[in-house]
Amino acid sequence: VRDAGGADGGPAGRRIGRIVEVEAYVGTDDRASHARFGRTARNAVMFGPPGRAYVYLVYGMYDCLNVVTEPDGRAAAILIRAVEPVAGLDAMAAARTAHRPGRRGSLRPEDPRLASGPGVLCAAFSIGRELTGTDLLDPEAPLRLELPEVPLPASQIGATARVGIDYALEPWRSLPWRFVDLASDAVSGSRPRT
DNA sequence: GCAAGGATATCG
DNA sequence: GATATCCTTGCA
Repeated sequence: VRDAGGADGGPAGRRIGRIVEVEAYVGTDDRASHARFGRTARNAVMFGPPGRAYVYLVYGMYDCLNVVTEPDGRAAAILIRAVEPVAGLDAMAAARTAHRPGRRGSLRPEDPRLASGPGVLCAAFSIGRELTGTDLLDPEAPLRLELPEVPLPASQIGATARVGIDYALEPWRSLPWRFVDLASDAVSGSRPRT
């Protein structure tokens, strides 16, 4: 859930999405995780208490949202890779259009892939690095997590290797730590075959 | 298939 | 201080 902030909060209106794709990054041993170098200025929040946001910049132009998971002192986070738009679709489309200055192309609010991908998801929800450290469980926070009324059945969840970590060593490179909602059209890239 | 783009970690 | 690399995307 993203409530538009103040002056720079982006488009007006509350934006809501259902998380349909995530990846786990656990511990300093995980050779694909930002925590593999130990605690640094960038990843410090990963070592703190759970439930906080960790937002970082990749490829010089896209922010990615993570949720810190393990208890204070252990470095871990869940990368949110895709959400299914639920509410505030117009604001999402507007935010995405505004986020890519040089480019053009139609972004229809009814596009199911409006927030499919870790980078475009942050663009659609106006999530930037300034939100790092936000307590996502605080009902007053501008960005927050809420539990679904009905949990996803385990049979509807697929697992694959994580994306974009070819640089990592085995076994981490192949660990099936990417989880997707097999029934959702909003999953980024290709869905695992079932 | 590949360029755009800037911060980050590492090395000199 | 310099440089290789990066948890991506959208267009050629």
